[in-house]
Amino acid sequence: MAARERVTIREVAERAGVSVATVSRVLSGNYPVPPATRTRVLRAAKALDYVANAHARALVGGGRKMVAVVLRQVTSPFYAQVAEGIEAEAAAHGWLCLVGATGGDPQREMEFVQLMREEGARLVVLVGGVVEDDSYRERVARYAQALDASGARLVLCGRPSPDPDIPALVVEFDNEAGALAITSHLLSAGHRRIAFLGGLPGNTSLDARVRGYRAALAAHGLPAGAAHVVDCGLGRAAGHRAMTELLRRNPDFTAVVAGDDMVAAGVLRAAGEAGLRVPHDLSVVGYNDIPLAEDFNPPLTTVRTPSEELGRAAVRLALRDPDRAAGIRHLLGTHIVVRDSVAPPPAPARDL
Amino acid sequence: MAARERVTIREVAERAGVSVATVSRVLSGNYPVPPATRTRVLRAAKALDYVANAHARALVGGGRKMVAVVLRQVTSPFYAQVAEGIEAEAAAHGWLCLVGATGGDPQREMEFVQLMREEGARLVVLVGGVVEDDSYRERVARYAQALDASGARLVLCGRPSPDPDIPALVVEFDNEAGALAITSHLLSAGHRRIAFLGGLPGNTSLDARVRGYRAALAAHGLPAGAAHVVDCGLGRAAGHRAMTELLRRNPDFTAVVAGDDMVAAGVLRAAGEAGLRVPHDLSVVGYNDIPLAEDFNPPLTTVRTPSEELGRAAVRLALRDPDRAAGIRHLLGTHIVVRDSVAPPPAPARDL
DNA sequence: CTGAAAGCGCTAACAT
DNA sequence: ATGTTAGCGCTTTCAG
Repeated sequence: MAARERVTIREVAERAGVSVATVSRVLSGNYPVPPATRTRVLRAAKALDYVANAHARALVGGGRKMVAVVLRQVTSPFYAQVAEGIEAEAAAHGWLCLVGATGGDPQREMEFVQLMREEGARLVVLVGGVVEDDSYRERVARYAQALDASGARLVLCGRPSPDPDIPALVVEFDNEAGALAITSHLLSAGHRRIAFLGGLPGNTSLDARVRGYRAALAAHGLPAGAAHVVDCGLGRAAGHRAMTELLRRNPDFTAVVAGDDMVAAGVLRAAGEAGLRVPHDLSVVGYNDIPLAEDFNPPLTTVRTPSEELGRAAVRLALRDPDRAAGIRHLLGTHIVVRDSVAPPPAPARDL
Repeated sequence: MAARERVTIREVAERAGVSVATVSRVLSGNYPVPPATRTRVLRAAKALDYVANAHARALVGGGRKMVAVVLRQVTSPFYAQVAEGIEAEAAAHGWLCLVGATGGDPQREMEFVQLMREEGARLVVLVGGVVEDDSYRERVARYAQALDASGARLVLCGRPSPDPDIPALVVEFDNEAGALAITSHLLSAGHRRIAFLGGLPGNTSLDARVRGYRAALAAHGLPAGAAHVVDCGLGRAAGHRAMTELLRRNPDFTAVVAGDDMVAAGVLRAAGEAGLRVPHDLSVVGYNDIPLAEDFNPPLTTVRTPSEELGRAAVRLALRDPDRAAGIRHLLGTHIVVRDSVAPPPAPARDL
């Protein structure tokens, strides 16, 4: 039908035969009102199907409890889990949660943050690793400062702060340790020719994983030249393409560390297409332990990152003590989960 | 540090040496202002890092362009894809998108819809199938009527309207046709003893799939008794449990139709644990074609439901002609995608 | 115990 | 071309 006007507090007041002040008082419930009037007001409100105007409320009340989540895309299982954690924790505290997807475009990210400032979000959570260039550093510094100026908090979730002095809360995984552990797992199985697929130079999460990978190699006494990093970026398609390519020009690897589980999915597929059996002919490990990782063929050995907890921790810490949350850095541990995608290399390692 | 006050339009006006009206005019850009003043105002706004207060704007401007999405959980690949479609289409129209997860709890759903009314969402999209009981019917009728009363639209995305007269736009898949097609695919391969895992009596989407499954059986001349539906609900764990159980007490099925791909994942796993090779010993099909379905072991033959398009269509149709959108029903087609999880049954079907 | 009235920050007439 | 002003719907002193 035609957009009838919304019922206002005044109409409720009229119907109940009281003033708007009284209605406001019973609805807010923060002021003693005699049961008789109370009931009358409540009945009138229900009869009219009155809903308060959140904007008017926010205007006078100084903003409302809202956390804004900014991520690359909702369909990535990892991001979705983080978002779910944020949402759950926010809901548990009675906060509203606004989710925005940027598709990885800094421009859209900026617009969204701006929008959130307009909306009066009191918590803005930026999720996921990013390419940390000068533009990024400047952007985040500006967000943090702007948000801070209006009493809001910036939370960096799974990405580092470009500068420890910036008023932002950082909640991260120890990516370097995770990659080190999973690479060591491969080394312990006897592998020596191990490739890393899914680098993305400048991306903080991936750079850390590459560092962990190199560190593991070094710790096992391998020369720096033993490392082979393919910077194909993330995603199933990228992993598939890169693996196909790698197999064509450099087939003598016995194991690959994928930048994340989606890359691993692509790698597994490419290996299968090339007639390689995993783990018999080739070992593959992933990163993140997404819900379907155990349904891969074969079930994937990977690094479990408590993604939902990452989200929960982000808002829990930010809400716990808003004023002290600025500048602190919280690191979440990870551990590897062993399934069936790793076996000793086909030929015994020569240097054992 | 301490929550300084937000910069208001008045401060910008003062700094620029003009009135608030002038500032409002240049910022809204809907009124001619001489370049000189314009520049002065813009400069002042930038210097002060001014951001408009969306609440004040909404209050006077009569709400803002916002679509609210209500779904069970973000981590379900199917829901995530629908949400992504909604988000993308909304963004393309310059609308904001608020996502809320209910965890399947009608109570939370109701609260969220209420919240969205307060926030002034002009479009509320309810995503995903539901158990359609009396309580549901009444709830939806109330949502639709309440939303309609305040000039907002209700969109049912992937769930039916309990009553065609309700002012809601419905965008759905033809679940019956999809299930019929995939079951027929199994029948054509020679299967006769086919189980359906993942029924959820009352759930509209699943009920439709079960109907399609039965219809296919009937169309191939099988008696009604040939149907075997296990009402285990959705999810990987449910599928795994139900399949394990089925295998134990009734192992003579040669194929299973899973309620969705996640159930199929569980079925595949249970089959593997029981030493069955898919598709050699058992054929399995899924529903939805989630992104990782082709990475299952083996790659899953399933029904492709254009989930993202479902979301896009929902907001596109609702936005196209808001007043005519009420009461219309839009059906999206599906098609099966053949991969490697189906083969002829191990022993030749006796009745061929 | 309850009502009147003063804004919250902004836009849109209406003046000048 | 720009300023003045009256609200938008609500909460919250401040009176009565």
